[in-house]
Amino acid sequence: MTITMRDVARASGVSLMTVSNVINGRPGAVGTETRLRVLEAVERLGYEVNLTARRLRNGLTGTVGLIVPRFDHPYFGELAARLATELAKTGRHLSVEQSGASAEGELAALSHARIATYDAVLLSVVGLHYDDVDKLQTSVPIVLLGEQGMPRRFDHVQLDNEAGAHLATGHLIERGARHLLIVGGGDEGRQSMTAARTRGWERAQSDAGLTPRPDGVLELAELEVACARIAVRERLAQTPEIDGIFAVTDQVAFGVMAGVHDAGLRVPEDVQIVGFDNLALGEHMTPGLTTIDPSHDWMVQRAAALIDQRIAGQDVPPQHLISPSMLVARGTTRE
Amino acid sequence: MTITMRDVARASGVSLMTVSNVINGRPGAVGTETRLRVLEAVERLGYEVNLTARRLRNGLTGTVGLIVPRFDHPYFGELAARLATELAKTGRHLSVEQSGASAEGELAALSHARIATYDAVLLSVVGLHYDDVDKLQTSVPIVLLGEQGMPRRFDHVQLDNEAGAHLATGHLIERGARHLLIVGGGDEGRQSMTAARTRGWERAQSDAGLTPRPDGVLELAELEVACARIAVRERLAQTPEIDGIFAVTDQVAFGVMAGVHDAGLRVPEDVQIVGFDNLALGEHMTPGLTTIDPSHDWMVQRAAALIDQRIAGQDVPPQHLISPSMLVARGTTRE
DNA sequence: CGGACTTTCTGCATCGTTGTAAATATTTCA
DNA sequence: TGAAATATTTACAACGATGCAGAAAGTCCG
Repeated sequence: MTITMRDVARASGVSLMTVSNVINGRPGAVGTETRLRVLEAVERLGYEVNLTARRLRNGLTGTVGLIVPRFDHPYFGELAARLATELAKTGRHLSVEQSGASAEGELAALSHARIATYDAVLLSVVGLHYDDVDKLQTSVPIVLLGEQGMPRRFDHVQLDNEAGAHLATGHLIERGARHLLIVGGGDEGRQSMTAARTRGWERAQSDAGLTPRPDGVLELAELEVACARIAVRERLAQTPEIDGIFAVTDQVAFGVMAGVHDAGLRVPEDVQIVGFDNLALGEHMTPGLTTIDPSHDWMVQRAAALIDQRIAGQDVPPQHLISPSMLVARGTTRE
Repeated sequence: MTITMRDVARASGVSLMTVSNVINGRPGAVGTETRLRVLEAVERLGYEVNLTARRLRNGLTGTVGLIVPRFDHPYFGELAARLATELAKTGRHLSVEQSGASAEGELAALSHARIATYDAVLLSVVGLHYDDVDKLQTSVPIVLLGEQGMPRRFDHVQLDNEAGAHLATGHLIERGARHLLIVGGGDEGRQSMTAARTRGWERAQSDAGLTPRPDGVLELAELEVACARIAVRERLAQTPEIDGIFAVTDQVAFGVMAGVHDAGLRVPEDVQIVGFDNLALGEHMTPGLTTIDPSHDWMVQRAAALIDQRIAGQDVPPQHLISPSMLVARGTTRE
């Protein structure tokens, strides 16, 4: 049915291995005339190499896997797009899978079997548990992305959560906010992104001589727009003096903006808001979302470089890289 | 290095085939005692099946590919998430790839070689050209998704663009809009989603006894938030009498909302807006985005069912399914 | 003219898994 | 008890591509 190398070999009257040599452009292994004859047959029969067979034989397919918690968060979409572009520069291809939200096996995508399908795997660890990741034992290189504490034996590219949160909160204070909320904060698991950002939020207030409100941490069941919206609406009804909100992610910030509006308050006149991630859409909200930009391009470039190194087989100790972050001031905070 | 079936066989003192029989749970092919012995060895050695080898051997991996134009559009993220959930019901796994926006070969993801990696492929055809898709010649089942005219020999699940646009535009008129714009419209390629939605927009006006403005079609270089925002801002400066805008997608509608705001006008008092797609975020914009809901779940279920049929080898003529759409009225249109 | 090279090409074994058919062990029943 | 039937287990050959060692064929030089 499908055309194999054998068909091409037969059609051009050479051996299997010669076809392989032509296809892979091995230098000086096949005469010019033969090469042309083979290429003609390839063209004529419409032969294309079987990546599955190739991988079984020599272990590489040129495909890198990216495993994200869920497909439908803009953050991961943007991450995937950037990574795909960066990896394309070295001729690699990106394939994205989802780890969570699947019916039965939450971690099916993390199984050794699935990972072994790729030349390397980028694992977005948001929401994954340390132990789940620690179990991973594979010969395929794995690079971790994201803001959780994770086993040190993996390469890991992340950002400075505490510093970013400090920056965000400091900005709110500088622009006059005095009654601060962190939405999506909490401290379960000192290692979590949430806890680190909460620490930054607290420290920024101490540094400015403010005492964080005891009820300042608004925990969310999920870091989701709808959750955040409802929680903020209800909270503002109880404590209307709130005038500055740090949302732990932009996605949450979108919900916060809606919630503030629901409560009949204005942004930024009554309540100022800062998010975290610099999602593309934030710029086009009304008003534009002030946020923390975690140097996405930097992170993506580092991650891709690590991938290249590991695939090339370089045996250096695990790298742990931390990206610089900076503030992008827009309309949800005052001038 | 890696543990193979052979290792398990040796460790439990049985043949290779017996291990295979145990792993695949072939009924009545292996004695209880032996089964337990093998399973023990599997557990102890941490054996996991090599999907690459399995695929080479019997052609199936349980993985379905979804090819989207780009990763960073929320529409595709939501689509992927829904599909993943639906496919999980039959034990299949979804892997997402990007067709466009890659450096060299725009269509690398569409190559036979890559497609042959999956049990079946869902191809989101937005932005793809008829001819590119028509070239596809493969034994892997392909199901098309999306709103373009495409070769009839493929299964295709789409929605009624013209009817949806008619519904959206009719709603604007019913709520009092008289000077209508379609943002992202156009008529290049009668087959395109854009052209179909533009027809619906025109027809709804004729049906209501209105004459579409000759300058009513605002074409965009890309169906992007930023493009739409700038175009709308400039257009409203020229023709401030515009009081109703149909945005061809929600993504465009987000840009329209920002553009209207930039122009110093209010939504919905001065300008009413309707989008198309019912993206999750639309509900949480301020005001909430009125939009057309294309019955995503219906589409996803049909697509998954088609996949199942085709993988099972059912040889029925290509199916062409059209999803019903309905209006979701929210804050960007008046009461 | 013959050995030492080079160039070009080939056969074989292999990656890890599974279908087939046949071999061996076990049970059943006359 | 022995033949027939059933239950387990096995060897072998694929799937398609490629690394390796080496075979032909051609080239060079003393």
